[in-house]
Amino acid sequence: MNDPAADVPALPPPSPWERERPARARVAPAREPLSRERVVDAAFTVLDRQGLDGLSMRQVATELGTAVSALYAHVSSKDDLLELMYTRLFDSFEIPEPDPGRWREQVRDYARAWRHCLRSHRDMARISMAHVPFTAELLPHVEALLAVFRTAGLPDRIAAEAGDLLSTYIEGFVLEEGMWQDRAALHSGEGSSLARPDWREMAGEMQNYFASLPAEDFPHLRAMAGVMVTDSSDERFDTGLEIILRGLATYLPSPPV
Amino acid sequence: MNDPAADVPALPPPSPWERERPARARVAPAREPLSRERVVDAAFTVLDRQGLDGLSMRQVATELGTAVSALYAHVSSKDDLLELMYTRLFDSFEIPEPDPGRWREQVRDYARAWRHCLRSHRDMARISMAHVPFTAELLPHVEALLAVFRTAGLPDRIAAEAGDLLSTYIEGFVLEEGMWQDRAALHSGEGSSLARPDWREMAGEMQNYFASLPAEDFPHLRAMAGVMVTDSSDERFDTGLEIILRGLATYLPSPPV
DNA sequence: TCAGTGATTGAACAGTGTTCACCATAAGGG
DNA sequence: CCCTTATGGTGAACACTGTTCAATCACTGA
Repeated sequence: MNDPAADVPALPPPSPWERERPARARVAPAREPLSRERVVDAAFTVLDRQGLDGLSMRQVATELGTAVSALYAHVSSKDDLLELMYTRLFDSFEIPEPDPGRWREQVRDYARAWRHCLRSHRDMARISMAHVPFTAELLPHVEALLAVFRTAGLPDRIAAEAGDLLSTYIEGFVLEEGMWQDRAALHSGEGSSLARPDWREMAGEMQNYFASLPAEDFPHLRAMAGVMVTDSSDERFDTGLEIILRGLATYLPSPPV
Repeated sequence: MNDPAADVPALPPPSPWERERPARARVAPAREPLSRERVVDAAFTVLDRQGLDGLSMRQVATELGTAVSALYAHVSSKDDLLELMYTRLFDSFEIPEPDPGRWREQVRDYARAWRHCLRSHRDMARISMAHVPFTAELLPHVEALLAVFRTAGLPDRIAAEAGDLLSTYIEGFVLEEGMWQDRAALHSGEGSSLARPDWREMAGEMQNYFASLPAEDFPHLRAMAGVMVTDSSDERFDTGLEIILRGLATYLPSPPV
């Protein structure tokens, strides 16, 4: 079930005398033909299994049980494939309708949903980072965020920058998250990828590292060792988000809370 | 002058009878020996000339006029080389000493210097993004930023997040800047890389694009077309930075301005 | 003078994205 | 019923990539 090439007779030799090809000719039409969607789906499964560095056209092809060159009939290049994966991300979470009284909650929910999407597939933040979010499919999202910011009362110059600031923050945060995760996984058992990296162990090691720094050179890093470790990833994300929201709120005509 | 392999006799056939190698043996000791620094230097020049996608070990080797495998005596891998380039960035700008009364100016200056560094070499933001800023060489910078935030009076939880937020913002901003630049360069004459991408032309095209959007679906994007274009990159960077600084200031015990 | 040592070489290996001449299958027309 | 045509899959090839390794080079200390 895990082997996508199970139904294609690759191992037995060609046997050139037998004129009719028994398995291939009758089974092949049974499997549904390739399509852009199926290629993108396969790309996602190999991405989740092997990460972005292991995502090659050959891997996608063997995942589908086809030849590599068959992919290029549905996808013009690997960059094109990555872009398709990128835009598909945005199909899965909702666009808020502006509600001036709740703009902060709306932005918060939107940001959390975005982060959730980026974390739903391995290395997705890296793919996201490589693409500028201005394709036609994403314009509704940009528009919606702009709507929330402007109807909340933010000046145009601030609203224009707020979207970029938010997207930059979210993508950067998840990217860094993923890098720590990879580093932790590489640190503990490398072979056993099933044993998820133990955050507690990693945190303890970092705390020890900070505590081992020379006190006269790094007094603040030493003092912060506790804080940097106790906070979970979700809490850190929320505080960074809150800093941005508070900064935006200072531009509102009415005095912020 | 542009051909780095001009002094190495690659074209003439081996001529196996002539025992003494006239040119190579006498000239080779004249050129200074390879070193880690020289490899990194060469990597920077080919990075500036061909971008990160064109930065291969072979290119670096031909830039130095040596064999590819010679590089691996001074650099353990390409990732190692990229990390050396990354850490070298931080040698070139200064670390501020905390001055509680001027913390906002200090952070602003620091951020601008950082952006300047990231823009000093092509695609540097992409390299920077791929590395988590916690190597031993960068700890002084982290410490200095923490010092500024803490002596300014920020709570520890906020100070810990502020550095990450700032670095994420700066790197993300420069990354996006570079992508727009590349896209503009690719859009206008692809062959003439000397003709720097005309920002004015690009801006006009984007404005036209926004204006061409259906008014009922994208009212805010249409309304913002002017703002998004008139602001220069430096202005946009400063406003994003200001949003973050204002957000941080709301956590100060004394009321912000 | 000679051994030793470390930097440098060229060739090789496994893998990448991409292209292209071929061919097999399915549909449609005579 | 046969023949033609087109679509899309095939496998081999090309020009790359990062990395390794035995052999060789230049140069040192004895």
